[in-house]
Amino acid sequence: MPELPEVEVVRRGVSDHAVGRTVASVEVLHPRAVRRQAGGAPELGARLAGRTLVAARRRGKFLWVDLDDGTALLAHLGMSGQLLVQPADRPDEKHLRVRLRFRDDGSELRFVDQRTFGGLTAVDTVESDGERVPLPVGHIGRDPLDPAFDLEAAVGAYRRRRTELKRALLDQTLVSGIGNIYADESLWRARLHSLRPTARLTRPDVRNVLTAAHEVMTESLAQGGTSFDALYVDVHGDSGYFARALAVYGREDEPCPRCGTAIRRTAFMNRSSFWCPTCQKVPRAAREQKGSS
DNA sequence: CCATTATCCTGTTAGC
DNA sequence: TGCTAACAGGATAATG
Repeated sequence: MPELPEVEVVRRGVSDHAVGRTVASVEVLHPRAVRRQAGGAPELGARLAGRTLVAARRRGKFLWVDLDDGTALLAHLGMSGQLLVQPADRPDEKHLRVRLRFRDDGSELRFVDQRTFGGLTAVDTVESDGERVPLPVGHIGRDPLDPAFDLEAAVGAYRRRRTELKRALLDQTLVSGIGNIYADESLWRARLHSLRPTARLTRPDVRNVLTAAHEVMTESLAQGGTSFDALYVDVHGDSGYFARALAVYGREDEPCPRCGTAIRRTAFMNRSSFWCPTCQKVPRAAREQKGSS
């Protein structure tokens, strides 16, 4: 699925091939792909027609294009979304949801999404942390790759929370861009267990896990750039580059790259956590809970 | 207000 | 072989 590095690759593709062009028309092939748009597909089309794309931007996994009237076209790829720049005569993809045609009559911008967890919305912008961003992005924290990311502020926010560390890592309002895969990889690198209470972590602990998140995303981005064409993001390319880079995610029963102990998999919030039982000690409270239930 | 859970979706895979 | 069930998971509305 698209993680932050893929979204960044897509952003660059949109920047290179769609920015500067003016929208002629919008065709919605699946209503669910128009996300939380008052007025639905007709409103999306009305807001985009005649607008020129000014800049492609990103915060966490949210991707948007600034428009020439101060509004924005917001996109989220969800689980399976793709934004493709395609020749107009290329046959429609099986899961094509939205098509943008441009006045220059060249290539089209296509939103393709198998599971329709993602979508597009035309929205107003709002001031957030000294920057104008789409309204739905206003409450989202900066991601670790953002030049304006404030590590010490994030450390403080984590320690003020009353929750478990992995829940905090997945909370996009604190720090954005970290999904299930990066959370597990970051926890393993920092040698911290997902169930550690955030309020009892030391500042260095939180610094370490967030620094690890920055590292693993930077490394993935470097590899993502080699595996994905800016024009065509192939879903089958996902396993290709992630499989080698990941230490614990999806590696149940395989040896920990650091100590050789078999990686474990446990249920977590309707999904999975992968971790090393030697490197990442289970906190006492969680251990007792497990024993008593 | 804050933290947690249910919900959306469909192609692939595992199991019987 | 064919069917069913589990699984993948980000964001948010709803609930506690």
